[in-house]
Amino acid sequence: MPSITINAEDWLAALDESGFRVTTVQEALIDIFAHSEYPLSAEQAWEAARRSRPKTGRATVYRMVEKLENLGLIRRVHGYQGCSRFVPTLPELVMLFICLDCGRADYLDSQPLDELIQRSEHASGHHITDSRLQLFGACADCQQNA
Amino acid sequence: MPSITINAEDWLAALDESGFRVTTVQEALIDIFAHSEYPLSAEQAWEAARRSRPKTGRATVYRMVEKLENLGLIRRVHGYQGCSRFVPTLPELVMLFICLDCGRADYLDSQPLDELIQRSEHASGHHITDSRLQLFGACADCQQNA
DNA sequence: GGAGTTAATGATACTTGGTATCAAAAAGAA
DNA sequence: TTCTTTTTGATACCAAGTATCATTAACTCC
Repeated sequence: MPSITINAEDWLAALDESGFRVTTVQEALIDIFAHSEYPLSAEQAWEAARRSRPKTGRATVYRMVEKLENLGLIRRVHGYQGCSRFVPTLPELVMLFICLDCGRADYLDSQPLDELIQRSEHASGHHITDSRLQLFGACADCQQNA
Repeated sequence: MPSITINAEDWLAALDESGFRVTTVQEALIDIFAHSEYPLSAEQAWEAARRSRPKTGRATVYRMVEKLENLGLIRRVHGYQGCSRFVPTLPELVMLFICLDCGRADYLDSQPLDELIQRSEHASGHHITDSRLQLFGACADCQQNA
C-alpha cells in the first residue's frame, strides 16, 4: 500500500498563517497524524501525544483536532468504527479507501467521483456542492496474503 | 422532490420473519421513520414516539433503531450534523442526497456509483466490498425558490 | 379464549466521547 | 525583558448511548 507523505512544515505554516500561535502540542499532534497510516480518533491521538508529552491535556487534543479539521488538514473517516476518526488530507481531492483487514487508509484518484457528481447533478436537477465518499474492502496486500 | 413510499407492512413482516415479536412500539417507530422526509436521530425518533405513545422508553427506541439498522430497513446518514441520523432504506441500492437548505433526503440512481467502484477497483487493485456515499447541495426545489 | 413461557419494554443507573471553565503557562510583540 | 494575549491542562460538566433488571406484553399451546 502506498504510504502518504505529509510535510509537517506545511501544516505548521498553515496554522501560523491562520493567525494561531505555534506550540509544542501542535507539533506533537501534527507529527502523530502525519505519520499514522491508520485513521486516528481524538482519544487515540491523546494517548499517542501523552507518550511523547505526558502532561498533554485531553481538551487540548480535542481542540487541536477540531482546528486541524477546520483548516482542512485532517478529514473525518465516515464508516465502520463510527465517524470520529481522522486521516491527513492530501492536497488534491482524493477518495479514501479503508482496508477492513489491516485497517490502513489508501488514497484513490478522485476523477471517477467528479464524473459521478456531474452525472448525478444532471440526472436529478440538484446542485451538488459537497460529497462524502468512503470505500471499504480488502486492500491489494491483504488479498495477496489471504 | 419525489417523496419515498415505504410500506409499513413490509417492515413489520421483515421483523416477524427475523423472529422478533411484533409490538406496538415497533409499529409506532416504523410509522415515524417511514413517513419522515428528513433524516431522524434516535433522540428525535424518541420524541416523536412519545407524542403518540407517552410511556415509550428511551432505551427501547435506541434498541429499535439498532435493530432496524441491522435489518437494513433504515440506514445511517453520514454527513453534516453528525452521523447519527437515519433514513429509510429503499429496496434497490441507491445514493443519498441531502439538501443543505431544506434538509430533505432524496434518493438517486446508484448506477454511477457502481461504475465508480468498478473503475476504482481496477485502478487500485483493492477489492471494494462496501461503500458510503453521501451527496450534499441544493435540491431542485430550493434552487428555484432561491 | 386462557395459562404459561419468553421476549420486549421502561425506569434507572451508568459509561463514554466530547465540551465549558478558568487559573496558570507559554507565545509573540514591543 | 516585560507586557499582552493566546493556549494549555485540570477539573467539572453535559449529552448520547448502553447495561441492568423487574415488569409487561406477545406468542404458543392447549
